[in-house]
Amino acid sequence: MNALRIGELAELTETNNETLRFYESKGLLPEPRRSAAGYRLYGQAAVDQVRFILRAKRMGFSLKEISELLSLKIDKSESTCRDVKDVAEQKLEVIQGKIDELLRMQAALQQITAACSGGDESAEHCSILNALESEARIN
Amino acid sequence: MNALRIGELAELTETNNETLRFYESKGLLPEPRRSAAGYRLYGQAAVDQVRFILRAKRMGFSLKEISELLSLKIDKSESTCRDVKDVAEQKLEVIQGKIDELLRMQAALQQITAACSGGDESAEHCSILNALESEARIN
DNA sequence: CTTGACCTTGTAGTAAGCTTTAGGCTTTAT
DNA sequence: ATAAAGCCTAAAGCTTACTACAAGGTCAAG
Repeated sequence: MNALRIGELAELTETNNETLRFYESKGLLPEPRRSAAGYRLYGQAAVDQVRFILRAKRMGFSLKEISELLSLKIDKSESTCRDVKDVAEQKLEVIQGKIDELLRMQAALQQITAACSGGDESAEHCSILNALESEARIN
Repeated sequence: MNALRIGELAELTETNNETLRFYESKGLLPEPRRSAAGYRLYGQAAVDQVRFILRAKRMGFSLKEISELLSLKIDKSESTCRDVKDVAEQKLEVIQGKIDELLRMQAALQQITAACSGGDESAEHCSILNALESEARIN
C-alpha cells in the first residue's frame, strides 16, 4: 500500500503540490490514477520521475529539454545512445557559451572597477561611469 | 540638422523602434522632443544614452540596474564614486555566482556524458539516462 | 458533527525584456 | 496622386517556471 497522495510525493521529492500539478500539465509527469474522491495517487515510478526531472534541472536542462530526455527515456528501445548524448552535448555547448560570456563580462567589469577609487568624492569623474559612457576598450 | 527619427536612432544603435519606445516607457530614455506630426526627434545625447544602455546590458546589468546607474550618472554631483563602485561590485558578485553554478553543472554533465559511448545502440543501458535516473554521485 | 488538514479545478499573476497587433496618421518616392 | 515606408498609441502577447488565489469537496480526529 505505497500509494502516495500529492502532498506526500511533494514532501518526498522536496517540491510542492503546485509544482507537481504544473509538471503534470506540461506533460513532464504522466496523469496518475485517482482515488474514489479524485485525489491523485502515485507510486514509486512517479517518485523516480520527479527526481529525474529535478536532477536534470540541476544540470541546467530546461523543462522543455527534460521533456525531450523523458521521451528518449520512455522510448528507450527506439532511441540510441547517440540521441541522448547529442542532447547532453548540445547542452554542454550552451553551458560553455554562457560561461564564456560571463567571463567576458567579468573581465570587462573588473577592469573598469579596478580603476575606480571608490572614494566618497563626487562621481563627476568616476572612471566606471566614464567607461560606460565612452567606447573604451570594454569589449 | 542632426535630428534623428526613431528609426534612424534604432539603426545607428542597432536596436529597433519598439525597443527604444520600450526603454522610454521604462524611463531609461528621456521623453524626446517631437516634430509637428508627433514624431520623436533625437539628438546626439540620445545616441550616447542608448549606447550606454546597451554597453551596460552587455556587462550583465539588468534594465533596473541600468536605471540605477543612469540616475547616478544624471546626478553625478550628488553621487560618489563609492555609490557607483558598490553597484559594480555587487554585480561582480552575481556574475561570479552564476559562473560557479555553471561550472558545477558543466562538471557534472561532462562526467556523465564522458561515460556514454554515444553509439547507435539502443539507449536501453545509456549511462546518461542511468545517471539521471539514479542518485549517482552527480552532485 | 465540526474542525482542520488535505485535496480538487480553473484562472490569474509574477518577473524580465521585449515583440506583436490593431488602427490610424505622415512623409517620401514615383 | 498615390502607394510604400515610416511613425503614432495603447494594449495584448510571448517565454520560463512557477506561485497564488478562489471556491469547493474529502477525510481523520475529537
